[in-house]
Amino acid sequence: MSDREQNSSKRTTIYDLAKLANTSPTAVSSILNGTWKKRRISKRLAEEVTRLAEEQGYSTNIQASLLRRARSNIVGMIVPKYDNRYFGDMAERFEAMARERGLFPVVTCTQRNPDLEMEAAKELLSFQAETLIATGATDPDRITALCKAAGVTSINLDLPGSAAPSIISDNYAAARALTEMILDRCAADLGWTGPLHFVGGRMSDHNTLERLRGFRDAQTARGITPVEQNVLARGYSADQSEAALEQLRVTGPMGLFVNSTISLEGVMRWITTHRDEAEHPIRFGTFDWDPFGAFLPGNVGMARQDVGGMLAHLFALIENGGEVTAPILVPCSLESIAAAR
Amino acid sequence: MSDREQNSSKRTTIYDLAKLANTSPTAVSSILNGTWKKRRISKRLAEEVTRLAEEQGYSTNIQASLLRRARSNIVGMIVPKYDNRYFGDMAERFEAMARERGLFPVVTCTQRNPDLEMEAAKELLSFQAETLIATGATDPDRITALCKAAGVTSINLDLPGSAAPSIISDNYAAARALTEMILDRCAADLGWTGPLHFVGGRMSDHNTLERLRGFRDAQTARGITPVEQNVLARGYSADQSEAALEQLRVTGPMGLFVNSTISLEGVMRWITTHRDEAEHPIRFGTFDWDPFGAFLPGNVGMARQDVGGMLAHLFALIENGGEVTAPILVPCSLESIAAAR
DNA sequence: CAATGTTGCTCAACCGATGGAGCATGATTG
DNA sequence: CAATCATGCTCCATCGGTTGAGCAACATTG
Repeated sequence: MSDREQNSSKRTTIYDLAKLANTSPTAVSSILNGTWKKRRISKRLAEEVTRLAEEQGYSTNIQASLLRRARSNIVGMIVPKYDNRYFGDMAERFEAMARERGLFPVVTCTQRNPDLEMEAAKELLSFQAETLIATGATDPDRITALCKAAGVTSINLDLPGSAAPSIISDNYAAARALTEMILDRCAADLGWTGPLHFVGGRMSDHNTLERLRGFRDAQTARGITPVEQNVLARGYSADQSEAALEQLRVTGPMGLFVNSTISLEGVMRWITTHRDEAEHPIRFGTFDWDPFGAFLPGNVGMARQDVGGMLAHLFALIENGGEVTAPILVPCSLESIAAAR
Repeated sequence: MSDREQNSSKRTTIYDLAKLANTSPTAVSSILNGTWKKRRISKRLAEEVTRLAEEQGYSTNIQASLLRRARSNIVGMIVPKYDNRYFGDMAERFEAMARERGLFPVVTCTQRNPDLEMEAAKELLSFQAETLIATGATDPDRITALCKAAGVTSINLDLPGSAAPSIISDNYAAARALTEMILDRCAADLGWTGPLHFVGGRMSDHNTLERLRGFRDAQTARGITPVEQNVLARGYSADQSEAALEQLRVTGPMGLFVNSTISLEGVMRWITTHRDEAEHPIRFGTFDWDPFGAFLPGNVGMARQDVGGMLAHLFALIENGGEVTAPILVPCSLESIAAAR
């Protein structure tokens, strides 16, 4: 008795179905993958096989199928984290949009860990991904090199690289607008004119640098001289932002540019434990959006990155290809938060 | 000239490497997959081939590899959403823990859409997943049936099913404790004793029912008679919670059990637009945790589900197998939020 | 120095699905 | 009624790795 005949733990294959339907594996295959009309298989047989497949709980062995097929339609994406709305939306909507287009999304999370980033990229290449999206990658160019060697297209998202097309937020413009908003509200609510503080992010990170540029230019444009010591960019984690703020001794009013919702967690912890609003009032704005941001006392606005817009550009690139040029800049929207009553 | 010789877009295979190293594909394969010592391949050749593979940017074709191998080591997981910390952490830590164990995580997001749920499950079966984790699934038993037919183990997470082992939070106990906390704070802060309101979730959902049971019992135990009209469980979305609250005409103090951070978004919108804290003060507690929850005025506590604990149980089940018994209940932690100053 | 063991490989079958080529059978046409 | 066509299939090679079996060449042992 062959292995195939015992209906044990082994998964059903087209050979099993062929035997059951008294036909050939080829017929079964073409029926189940939709090419049966082209192959002039009768409707009768097609229905019979479909019924049997259902009944037996058959599912195609993608491994076998992809091995044989020319195209995999797999688009891989690496994402640093799922702990904020920005990357969460990115992953979720990427999956949805890929499916809509008949592509096969495979997303994996790399924990902001450069080694894991590379490993995950290799993994996705092993899966025969045809395109690899590196989202917020620490070293996008290394990933691009990997992909190039395998003949795979890669695209950078959120953080730019020099070796593949990049789609990023217009960090400068949004940071400048957000800074203006913070200044306005400091003036209106507190009668205070800066200079502001900046917290969160990394100086090695393109986005942080661009946001800082906007942060500085907005102040300079109003005749305020930005203070270098006011920039606390020692990482994205909440703990580091909190620690950096704790070392400050700011008395009097304060205006703060918070560079990410992750840093905002640290900011909020610091505010609630170390500041007395009546004595040392604070106003801040956040680069990035969170649904609870609007309800945090002191938050005057959020720069919301346009995930949908970025993904639209992304899929245009996937479908039509694209040159390695300057990064595509996607504008952010600025959400203003009314003063608390 | 064969296709294999032209170094064009085609990916490098073990056959290419074998030709370059003047050896056999078998040797190359065993060197690259680590079985070369067992196969008594010389260190010299192993190093040479490894070097070549690196140089050529070789990556294993997982499809081919898995097709032949007996085991895939793939563990699939479906997750409804990435728009809250609970599921985000779940996905992220699942990936990390799976990797630690030499397994291959593939996570996909189903948008709380029952059809997509089934499709995604089929997809993961096609990928030869050996285990499928259905997280927060609408119809876990249908997924289990699918898996059974394919001879694949399935495990329910977050929401229980009757056909596969389930790991869920101890919703009853946590809801009861949270309700007590809300009652305590209503009494302490407002000098008011209930009965409380409940918002968010679905009456068809096991977790909501268990939480409601805890909600009711906690009140009854204090001699408060729960009011059925106070239960507003018409879905998990923020909009629906907001709309349900808008239809209320509650004057005077109010105590609210918020069933999920998603519903909390709606609650916060309603509070900020429709309530005047001085006139109609409100205290609420949230089932589920969000980093910004602690800073929302009126929030007295959060029941935080123990993602790490649930996943520990999950991997124990994956590794040792498990019977279909009553769901494993994982206790939640209760985070108390001090009164605003 | 024949028997046995060790080292370092190669060969060929196989995993499951796919697609081009091909082959009966019956219907249609000149 | 032979030639042609349409219908409804089947056969077989193939994708790229993996694995058990096997085979030279050399070393060791009784």
